[in-house]
Amino acid sequence: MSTIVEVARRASVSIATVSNVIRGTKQVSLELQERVRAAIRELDYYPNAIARGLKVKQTRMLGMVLPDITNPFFPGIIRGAEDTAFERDYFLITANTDEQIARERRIVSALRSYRVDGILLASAPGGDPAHIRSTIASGVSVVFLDRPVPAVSADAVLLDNVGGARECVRHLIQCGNRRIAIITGPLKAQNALERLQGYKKALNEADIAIDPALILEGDYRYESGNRLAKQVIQSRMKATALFVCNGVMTFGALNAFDELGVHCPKDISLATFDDLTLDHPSYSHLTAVVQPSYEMGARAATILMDRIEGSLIGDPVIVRVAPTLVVRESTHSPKRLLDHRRSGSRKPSSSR
Amino acid sequence: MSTIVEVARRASVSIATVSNVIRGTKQVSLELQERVRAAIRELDYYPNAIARGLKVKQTRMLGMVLPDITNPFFPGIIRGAEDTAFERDYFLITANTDEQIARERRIVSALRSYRVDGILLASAPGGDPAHIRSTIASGVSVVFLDRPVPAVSADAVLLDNVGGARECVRHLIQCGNRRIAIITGPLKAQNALERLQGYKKALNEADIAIDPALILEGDYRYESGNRLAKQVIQSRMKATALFVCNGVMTFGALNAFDELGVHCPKDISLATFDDLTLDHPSYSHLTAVVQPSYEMGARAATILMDRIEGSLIGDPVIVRVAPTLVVRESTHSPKRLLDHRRSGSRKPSSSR
DNA sequence: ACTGTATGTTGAATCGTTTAACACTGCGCA
DNA sequence: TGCGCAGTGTTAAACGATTCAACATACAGT
Repeated sequence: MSTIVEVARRASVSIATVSNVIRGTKQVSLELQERVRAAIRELDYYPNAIARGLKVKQTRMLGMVLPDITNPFFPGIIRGAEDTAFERDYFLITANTDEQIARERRIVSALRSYRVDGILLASAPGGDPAHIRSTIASGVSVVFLDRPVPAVSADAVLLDNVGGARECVRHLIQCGNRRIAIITGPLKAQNALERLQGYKKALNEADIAIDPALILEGDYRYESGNRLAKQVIQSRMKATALFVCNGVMTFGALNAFDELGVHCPKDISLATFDDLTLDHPSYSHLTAVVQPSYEMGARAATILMDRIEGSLIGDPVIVRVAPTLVVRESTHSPKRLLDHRRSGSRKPSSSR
Repeated sequence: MSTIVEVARRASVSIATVSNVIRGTKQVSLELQERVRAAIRELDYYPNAIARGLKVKQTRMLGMVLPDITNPFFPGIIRGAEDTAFERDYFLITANTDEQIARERRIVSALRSYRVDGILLASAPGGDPAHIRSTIASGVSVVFLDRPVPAVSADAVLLDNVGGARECVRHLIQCGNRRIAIITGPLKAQNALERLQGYKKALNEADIAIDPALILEGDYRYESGNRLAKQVIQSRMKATALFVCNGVMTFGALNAFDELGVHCPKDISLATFDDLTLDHPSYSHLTAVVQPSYEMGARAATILMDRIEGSLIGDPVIVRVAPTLVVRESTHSPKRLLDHRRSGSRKPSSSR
């Protein structure tokens, strides 16, 4: 692996000149430019970004810290961030926390050692955010992704959970449903709360009284979706529609229907807040609130890089990205169901 | 952001001593150790890994280059690699090529500038691999992931496509099928070829003649799966089973069945080489060859780090990881279907 | 008292860049 | 003739760590 010194020697110029032709920082005569380029080619020289980083105190590396890349919600986010970063010549170091605050701390420490220019962070909830505060205090920009961190002020790109849920429930109402059950996430989670809020808002706006019996608290996991969906059916609470607050629970609910011989949408309408099938919404027949994960990643990265480069200054920016409601067969009301076969073909929309 | 000099000053020791207590490279008296640690704490000091990297010529960063993290096959791989790397104190820089060789080249260049210690590479097929060769020649270890690169010799972790397809088709045969259609990938792709090979092998072993009419070449995309599945049904080639060589095409096939009113497995058995539903195999009722992506990533990372650290030397290692056949309802033969309802519940298996 | 050895600590060179400060060469012009 | 200036180049000092040779100290053995 050759160095700038060897290139300089081979081209018979000073290392400053080599640096200048590489970075275009100063005028260099065409002749020397040619000699330098030739030397670079012949030596297969790649400038040492590490040495450069040491000198100029920026690495053009961004940390991307999230719970679990295996959760289908995140790859889109990463892709959005990475593409945006790549365009501006930044790279991403990604790391998974598995929602463990201890691991998150270790990762953030490492990223600080690596002197990343900034960090995109979907933080594990509930822990002491001291590590985040000290990171910010040390001058490393941080943008929160998907999850705000209480009592820490920084830029953030979040989902409009209230709006998404509200729109979805409004759709259910428009389809003629008045008794709409909801399976929420764990209500100590911020976004679960917001989704429930959206549900209530939609009902209020339609002057439908809120029946607490229709509100079932799940935990975002399969089993709770399965169990609570059965409850919805068997307790005969006369719900004509069910709104499930994430994808995994929806799978549980679907299987519950299956086991009980309940058919959707014939017997009951179903809509889901979609965490899971995001990549292939088209393969599903479910009406869903889909999260614009690519866009979220892209926006967050843009904000972060703008902060780093100083083109964005001042108070923290909080962006709420709106999800889109994708209406599909699962919420066709029984009467409309008569011509249901005609819309049965489900081709994938082009996904970017 | 403080430096080792400031820490040394505050603890009234030399920078060498600070370095020694941080890295444990030399004995330091307990008293000085204490003073140094206190100073580190008070200054919120994080050793500069960039400066260190410059000096010791290793960064403990690994490049991870793959086509598209959004393809559900890859997150598992990344996770496997990252976890393994993290345990040994390495970090991953991930980047997507979108199968574009030009982008791959740009990424590899950047990684070389960053002086990553090694690269995990799922290379875009078909391009001139000169950039890979020169990378290896420069002393950066490369491990191929999922895809070998022709005419370049390096460690590789690949899937046993032949074995996977063979086992799956053998299963179909055991279920009583003798006319088994196959929708392959584009036969210029290595893995598509291998899967076809496995198909043929299984038929041969069962003394079933290979009928070219049953072999349909797709391109791994939705549309081809849809079109060719229709062909299988409509041309009345009397196939009793269909083996589709990746997940996306399988979705196409499923919708084709749907449109034509064909029921699986009552009318035809279906098995798939699973690229797509890997994350939630349990949500599907399809018999599938599932790829152990986590393991592939982990193995590849281990090999790479072993190479870097010199504990693995000698000729390239080629690991073929065996996929597992997961038998589900879609290949139950009609007679066995009679008691099908009993196995209808599909709960997710714990995914790691 | 002297030598030898073990233990602890430090000074200074080094890694590969960037960049400010300076040097040189011509040239136009008063 | 002498001056300023524009255009090109080079020198050398950082950047923040690691590491080795050298030094200091204490103590044991003779």
